[in-house]
Amino acid sequence: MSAASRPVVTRFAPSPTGYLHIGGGRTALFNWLYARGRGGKFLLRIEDTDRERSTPEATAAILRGLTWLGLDWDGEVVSQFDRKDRHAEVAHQMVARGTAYKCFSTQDEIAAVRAKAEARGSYAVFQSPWRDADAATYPDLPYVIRMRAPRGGETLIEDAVQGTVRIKSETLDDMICLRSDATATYMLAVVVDDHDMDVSHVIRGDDHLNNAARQQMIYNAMGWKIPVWAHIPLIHGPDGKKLSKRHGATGVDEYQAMGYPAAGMRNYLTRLGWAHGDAEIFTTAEAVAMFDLAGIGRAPARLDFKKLENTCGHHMAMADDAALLHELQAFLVAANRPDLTDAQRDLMARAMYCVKDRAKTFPELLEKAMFALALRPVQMDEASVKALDPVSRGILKTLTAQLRNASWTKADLELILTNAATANEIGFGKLASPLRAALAGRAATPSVYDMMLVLGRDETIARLTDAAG
RNA sequence: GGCCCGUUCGUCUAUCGGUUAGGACAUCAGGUUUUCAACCUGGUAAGAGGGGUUCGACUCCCCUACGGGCUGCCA
Repeated sequence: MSAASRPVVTRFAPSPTGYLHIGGGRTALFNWLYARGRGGKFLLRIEDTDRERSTPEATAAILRGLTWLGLDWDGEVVSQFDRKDRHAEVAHQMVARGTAYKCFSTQDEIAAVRAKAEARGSYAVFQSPWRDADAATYPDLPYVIRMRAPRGGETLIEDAVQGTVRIKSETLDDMICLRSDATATYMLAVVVDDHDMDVSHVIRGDDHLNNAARQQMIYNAMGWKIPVWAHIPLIHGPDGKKLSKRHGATGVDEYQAMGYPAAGMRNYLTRLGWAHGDAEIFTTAEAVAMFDLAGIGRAPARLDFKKLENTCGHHMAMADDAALLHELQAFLVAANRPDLTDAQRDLMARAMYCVKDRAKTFPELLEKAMFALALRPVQMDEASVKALDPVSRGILKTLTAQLRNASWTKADLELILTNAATANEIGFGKLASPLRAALAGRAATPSVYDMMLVLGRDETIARLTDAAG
């Protein structure tokens, strides 16, 4: 059975040293899409072997980020640190097999060799004097376990994204697998864990492409099946440089706080560096069905906020009203903003139909809904009052008077309000600007027709009256 | 320094030797519209540079330039 025909198991393996980076989020998304589209499993492993930098808070932040993105994982979250005994066991098995050896060189000795090489302008890899030493000569000192890397030939990486990559063996050093404190290095730990977790496809950033050659040495040393490699390009900032803090938001939590809907975020991230013909806007179910490794590009992609917004706008409009309201409230919590009152939530639910297709983010959704959420009496500052030119003011008064005095039914009003010609006759055409100023500051308002539907006749009249002053 | 990866409109990309090089975002110009938004129509806009291979290269090979990565008892 070839590696490719094994049951699909993917994993996301972040180190808990901060928050969930947007690039990590995309890597997780690709792994998730691939597994979910093939009835496979998507596992989560926290690479917390670096005790200095790993924190439980960071792990929690990562889980939160994944959850927000809607990426659910199978089984328990694996802690790499908890598996340290197993890592050490494998290291010693390799020594027993002769594919690894104990090295007693101290860090100072290694640094000295490197310094000397650098002085000569050379960067030769460190070659341990213990590689071929007789075990009888071993001193009673701390040691590390190093890989016995092949000294000739080349290692082939068959990568689903990058193609076949050939790496000459002499550029691979006898990397350390087990540190002198008996803990595993990253190289050993990933391989042991991926093997033990039956990971069939390793989809990760292409900063690991070279590492794959080193890791393959371990698979071979243990006689383990090599997974399908898929090294995806990293995400870059708008200027083409590696995405970093100076580009603005790098954590997925920041995107949530900015109010991008998760579905839009997922869609955008899926399309960033991956394509399936001309497919642009799709649901998560569609993405799961379409996603494949072959569609992943080989060049790093730049983050484009305009397209992100556009994509989010589509998803906002597509969303179910109730679900959107629910997500809006989650956003308010995430952004540390006050929650809606019961009355506002009710108003929001009713206004959703006409505001959701005008907004790209949750703050914008709120802004578009100001006509419904604003408290009465509508507050008008001096500037807004001045902004009301005499003509608009007159129209507003006439309009409210008509609404108040007429014995029209709701249906009559709707008919009038939706008829552009009629609306013009009674001055609706000129209302937008003053309404906007009065009801929602700088934000746009919906039509008076929408106000009628959402607020009802009496409330609409009341608000217009407020605005008329 | 060594090794590895990459390079199509401003951006994300399609193309898998033969296309007027297509789509989306952005942008520009019209249109529709009672405002914002949305929507409709149309336009501008691309194969980094140089060598090969081939009847024919964006597509295959080499070189250069540029960008990125690895080269740790970090992950």
